[in-house]
Amino acid sequence: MSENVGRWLRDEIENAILSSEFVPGERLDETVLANRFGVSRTPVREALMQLDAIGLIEIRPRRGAVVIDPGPHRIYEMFEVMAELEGLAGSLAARRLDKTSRDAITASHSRCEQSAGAGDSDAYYYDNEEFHKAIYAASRSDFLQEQCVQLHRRLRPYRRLQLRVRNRLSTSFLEHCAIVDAIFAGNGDEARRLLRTHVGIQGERFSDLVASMAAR
Amino acid sequence: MSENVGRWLRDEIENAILSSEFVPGERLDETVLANRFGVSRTPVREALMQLDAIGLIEIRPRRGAVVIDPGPHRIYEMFEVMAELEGLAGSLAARRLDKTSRDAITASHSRCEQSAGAGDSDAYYYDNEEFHKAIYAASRSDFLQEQCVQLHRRLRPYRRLQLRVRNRLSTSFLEHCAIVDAIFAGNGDEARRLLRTHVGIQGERFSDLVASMAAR
DNA sequence: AATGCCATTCTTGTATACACAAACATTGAC
DNA sequence: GTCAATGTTTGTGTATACAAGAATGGCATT
Repeated sequence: MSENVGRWLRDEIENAILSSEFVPGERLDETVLANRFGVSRTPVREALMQLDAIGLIEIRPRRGAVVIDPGPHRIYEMFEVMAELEGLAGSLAARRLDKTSRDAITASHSRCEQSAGAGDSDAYYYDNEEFHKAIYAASRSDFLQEQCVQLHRRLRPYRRLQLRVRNRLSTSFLEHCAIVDAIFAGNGDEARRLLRTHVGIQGERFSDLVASMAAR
Repeated sequence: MSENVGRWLRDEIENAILSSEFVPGERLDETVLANRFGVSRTPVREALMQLDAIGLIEIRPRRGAVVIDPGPHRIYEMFEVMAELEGLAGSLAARRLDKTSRDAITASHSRCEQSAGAGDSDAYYYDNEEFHKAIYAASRSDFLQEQCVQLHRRLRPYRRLQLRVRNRLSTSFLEHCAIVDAIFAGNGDEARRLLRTHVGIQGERFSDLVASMAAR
């Protein structure tokens, strides 16, 4: 538990939303949450305000707080921005690569290879996250890294859905290989291009996403 | 005044920070702010929590809230990300341009021409903002637009400093012309490239920034 | 004279209480 | 029978009070 009840609650509720325990559109009642976490209403309100400021929930006066439902179109837009930011991270990483970052990328990349080879989509989901985070870190831009991590978190539930799609595991890993090659070769433009298409959701992948969202 | 005191205060304090009334490093005392705005401490805390969640201030447990001092390096990183996002907005705008957006861009562009011609850097500062917002809107991506506006707001004070630099007004306007041409020609890649260099701060412009920050 | 410890004060953090607004239901009138 | 108005209940919004922790200053001791 964090040093501060409000902040702890914020993280707790944020995780509950990102892990789909609280689904989009769901009403978040202050007293219910207060009872559930064994605190008074005040820190709950503080946490909700912060989540509202971040954009995860919406507090409408006298209507209560509800989890924001982004909808397929907005999800697409978010992936579009994510692709752009990851592309930038990749191109910076290619230029600024040092040994530490290189080792981190190599390590997470080979973990991806293992879980992809085993067809373990849950393990790959986790290793993939580490791989991308290693690239953010390699960009050597703290701000960019923070932005990427934040967006990555918000897109997490949908990314998980995507991995369920047939053959996506091996395709994803092959793309990783090319990305690693480009970064290690110092080819920033190529790394950017590859990451943009790797992260973005074009054509059929968008309909896969919509379909899996609807199936939920 | 907004429908909600906490939210109103958040905007109020945010503006005070972005207009450099509260400078980086400054301590924000809850009771002082409460007295100043004629409200109790509770809504002030709510506002501060939200600003903390956004990343404008930092609340350290039992140490109070201070305005975050980004420092030159982080400012540079923020401009770097901004350049990337604006590039994306420009490339999408070039692809998706419709009459409404085209008119909005043309209108704000000619206002820039007037204020640049008159050498009125304060007017240009405002018109320039509208010009860039018109491009965000033309991207037809709500999420991208929101991200751009938010970052634009946070970088506002530094952008203002930059415009003071000699000849920057006319240079900036010439760049705008090329950007408009590329977007209207439907040349997304060119619009992206031009916006990236227009917004980013390379070489001497970075030292200009650092110098003007130090002079403050 | 310097350093360490204790106490006091200030500030944040949490909870409770009170007030206001909105929505829904019930009753009365047309 | 239907519509409107009023009252009650529920839930949000704000403020105040109380508690806990951290920092600073002073005093005492070495």
